[in-house]
Amino acid sequence: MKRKPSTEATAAWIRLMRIQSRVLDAVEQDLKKAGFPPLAWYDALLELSRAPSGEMRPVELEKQMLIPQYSTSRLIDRLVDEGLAARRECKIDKRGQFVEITEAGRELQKKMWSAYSAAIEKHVGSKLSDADAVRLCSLLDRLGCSCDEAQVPAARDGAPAR
Amino acid sequence: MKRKPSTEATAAWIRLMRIQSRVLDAVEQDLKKAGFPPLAWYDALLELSRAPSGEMRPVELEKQMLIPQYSTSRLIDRLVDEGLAARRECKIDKRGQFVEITEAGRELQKKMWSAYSAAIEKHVGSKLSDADAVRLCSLLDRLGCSCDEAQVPAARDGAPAR
DNA sequence: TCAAGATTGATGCAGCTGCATTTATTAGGC
DNA sequence: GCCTAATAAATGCAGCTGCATCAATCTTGA
Repeated sequence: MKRKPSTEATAAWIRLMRIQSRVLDAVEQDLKKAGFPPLAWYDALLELSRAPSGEMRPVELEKQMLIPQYSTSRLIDRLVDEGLAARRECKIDKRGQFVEITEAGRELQKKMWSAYSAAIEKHVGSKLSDADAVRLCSLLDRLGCSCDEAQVPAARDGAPAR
Repeated sequence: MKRKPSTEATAAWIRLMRIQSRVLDAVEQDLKKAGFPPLAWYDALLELSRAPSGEMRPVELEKQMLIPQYSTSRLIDRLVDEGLAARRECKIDKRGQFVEITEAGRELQKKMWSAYSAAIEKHVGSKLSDADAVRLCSLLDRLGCSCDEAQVPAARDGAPAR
């Protein structure tokens, strides 16, 4: 047997997979129970609401959210279907478009943040001191792909996931 | 604004979501490139191979892997389709059945462990000292649902994920 | 100017997940 | 024994993901 990773590293891997999925599930469940759409929607609305003009190119959104192109395309479809965003023509590049958040979108983002932040507090904040949270961050950061440096932005009034 | 979770807790939440998904992606990609099926298959094969008689009830598997019933049912379908496992009648309870790992299943599990362990080492082990891995474990463990105590088993010659 | 290549976004298809329901069987209470 | 509850497993449906590909447009370099 090869025995490449230490048992410590393997244990850390298992924990990382399990705990993340538990915590994510718990948070998503809380949101769902409160009648809200999935977290991905929140992330998109947050990005859009942060854009100075309230609109972005799908390509931008894709880079911010670190999700593939087709995924962005369909997420926008759903947001548009629900009246949370609107597609606008892009006059300078006819291949492209702009996506603009609507008033309803802004409102939903704010409402979701109440439930979302409560869930973060319940499932993470309340279980860890601030100092431990910082320690956890720095340990996790070391696992980040050294190659890919799309750095984690500081959380302002809303927090993106993934 | 409510400002319930501290910025530290929020940052930890974001890291946990992002880093886990990066690391999982990286490991899954390595396996896929080596021509192997998804990690869930490995987990199931590992559980089955650990069963003393090489067979388990689907319900058992479900509890071990912490995945829902229907998910187990379909995973077994796929394993059976590929000749990695076989369904056996359960004589003492005609509602149920046994699932038995085949020789091919055992071989695949072993081969996958080579690639899988190498991936863990590459994406986790090499980035963290053993001491830090232990620290990471204990911080993550604190986030585990206090309610649900299906404890993480010690990693033996193979490591389960999720 | 125009052809080759890159970029933007959409979409058909397959696989997986969750939810709800269905079927078959067993266990318990009376 | 018999009727109701609980349990084991499968499945139809909808939604989401990844992959590959497509169509439209833009950029470039000869």
